[in-house]
Amino acid sequence: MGKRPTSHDVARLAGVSQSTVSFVFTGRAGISTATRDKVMSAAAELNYRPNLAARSMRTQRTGRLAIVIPFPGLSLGPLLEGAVTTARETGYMVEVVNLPQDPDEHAQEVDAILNSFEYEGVLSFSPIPTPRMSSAAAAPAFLALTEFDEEMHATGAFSDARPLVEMMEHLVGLGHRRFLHIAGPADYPAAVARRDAYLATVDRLELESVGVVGGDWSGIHAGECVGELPDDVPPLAIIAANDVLAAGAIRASLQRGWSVPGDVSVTGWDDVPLSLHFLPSITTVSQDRRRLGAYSMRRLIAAIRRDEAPEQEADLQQVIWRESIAPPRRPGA
Amino acid sequence: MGKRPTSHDVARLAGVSQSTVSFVFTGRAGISTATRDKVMSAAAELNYRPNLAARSMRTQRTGRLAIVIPFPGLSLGPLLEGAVTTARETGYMVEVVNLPQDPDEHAQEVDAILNSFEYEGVLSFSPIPTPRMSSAAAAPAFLALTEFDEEMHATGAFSDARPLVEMMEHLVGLGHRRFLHIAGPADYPAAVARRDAYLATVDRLELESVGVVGGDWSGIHAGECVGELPDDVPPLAIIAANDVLAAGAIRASLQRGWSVPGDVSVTGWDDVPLSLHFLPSITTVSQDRRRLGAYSMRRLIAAIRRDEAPEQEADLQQVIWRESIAPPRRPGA
DNA sequence: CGCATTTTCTACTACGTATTACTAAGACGT
DNA sequence: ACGTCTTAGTAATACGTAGTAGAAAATGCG
Repeated sequence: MGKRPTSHDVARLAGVSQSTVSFVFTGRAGISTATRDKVMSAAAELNYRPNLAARSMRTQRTGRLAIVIPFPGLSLGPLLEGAVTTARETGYMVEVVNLPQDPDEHAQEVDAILNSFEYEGVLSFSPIPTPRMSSAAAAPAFLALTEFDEEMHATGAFSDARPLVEMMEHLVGLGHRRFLHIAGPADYPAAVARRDAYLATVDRLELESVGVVGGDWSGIHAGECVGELPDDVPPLAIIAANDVLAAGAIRASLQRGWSVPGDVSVTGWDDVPLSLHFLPSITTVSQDRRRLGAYSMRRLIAAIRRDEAPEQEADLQQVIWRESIAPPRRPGA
Repeated sequence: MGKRPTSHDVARLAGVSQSTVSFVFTGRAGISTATRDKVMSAAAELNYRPNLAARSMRTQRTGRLAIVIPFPGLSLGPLLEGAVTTARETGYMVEVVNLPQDPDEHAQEVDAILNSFEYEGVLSFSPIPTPRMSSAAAAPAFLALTEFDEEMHATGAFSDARPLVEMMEHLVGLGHRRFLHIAGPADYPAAVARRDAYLATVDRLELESVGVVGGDWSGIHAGECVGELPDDVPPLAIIAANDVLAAGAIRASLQRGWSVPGDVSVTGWDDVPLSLHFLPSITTVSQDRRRLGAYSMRRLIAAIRRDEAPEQEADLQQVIWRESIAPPRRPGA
């Protein structure tokens, strides 16, 4: 196991000084093409890569970001892909950190990460709210999808509930007047945003709300809520906070003998793979998570560099119209 | 923005030498309790953390691992959680790397990572096969779920298709003799393992195989395959390589007027959240991805340290019996 | 008490890089 | 030819840690 080559080794082989090698690798001007080529081929021959630890010590920068998982119930893959690819392109490495569920431990760990001096920025996909920025001495940039949510609320990104309004208006256009919302947990900003949008729309369009039920991400519970409705409820439009809740609601409706979408229309959120194959297939909201991840990362990096925030991404969300909605069946028709 | 404290600062405040601080933080024996306390409280006061870049330069170790994503179609969250938590507990940091889909670029990037000297080990959740271990000079440990698959085949881990055999035997016990397999892509070791197990079981129990169809992860395509079956096929048991394929098959069966599970029994794989709420709910295989991630990581770390491989995890997979299977309906009964 | 042994702490150095200050060598105008 | 300006390269240094070799202090023992 031979020793790892250093810039000195490369310099010796290329017949130049170590400084010159360093200049070549950092791309400083004032190096002749001939010298650059000599250095590069010597580096290639030795399989040289700059030692990032040494570089980091010298530059006083780590070039490293952290991403906090999990966002339970969220498909992590595309989000990570987008974020990691963007970071790499910008020259950052991304570390993944997993935090405890318990809020106290969670806050404590976040604090430790922010104060570890290891990261220039932290991107949190966790729904747990922003930590107190304690010893804010040299605190890294911090961006949580949670805040992100709040900020983006009105402008079209992550938890923007506009598609929900779009779906409700469409249902009203079909003739629906009576709605039910199956909400997600109150500590998820996205769930809250959807609930608020539901209530606001009921109010604005003077609809009848049968209720706001649920409060977790359990499809079983969603089904139970539907099971407890009076027999004479339909026609009804159920706005579920995600596809799992929608699926539970559809199943419970069918089991009660209500037809979907005949008696009951249902909408979900997330466009999980199975929602297309449900019978009826579920009308839902698709999010471009890859682009969302990339955008979040661009935003974080801009914050680190004190650049202005990148331009807003449009069309990150889109309603996917499927079989689970239809005009309400007139009673007795 | 004050400067980051160093071990020298701590030493000065504690009234000891820098070496002593270093000894305290690396846990070397031969430090009196009184001194240790002095150092620790000085460190706490200054909010000191060892500079990992400097440590890394000194120790010639990075303490850093890489995880290669994606494993498309796989729920990444729990897998990552398990792996990252385990690595952290063992003192490693985990970096996430996203690689191009194109096989050539992919191989090239993997090569770059293995030769970057940045990682002591690399864990790949990507289905793309092991790269050529090119300049194997000081190559880090490398563990791909792909190889993992092959090795574990007979012993119960990731792609072990034993649950598939269990489901088939159960269906035979219910009276089924006629089977269909909807396979996944041939470049997924797990998909291949399931197909092989299907064929072997058909052979061993002298069953009738209507065919092996599919070849991707598309539920639409799975449905089309079911749609092309002759009218007189049922009773039939469909073994799908995952839940999406199973869902497509169930939907297509229902649309043909075949009852599920009356005329057609269907099994899936993965236990995705919606499979429980399907009507009928889908009999499937649940994997403990969190434990699998943790186990993979333990294995990687053992390889790095040249320890013996950790003990085999049992019960990483479990059949979840649901409504989508039943005894075959006697024709005309 | 005096010597040997153990315990506890310190001085010093190397790790590999980026960068500052500097030098040598051409290029140029007069 | 002379000084000036530009270009291309070099020497030297500091970053913060872990660990080696050794000094000093404490302890044990006859």
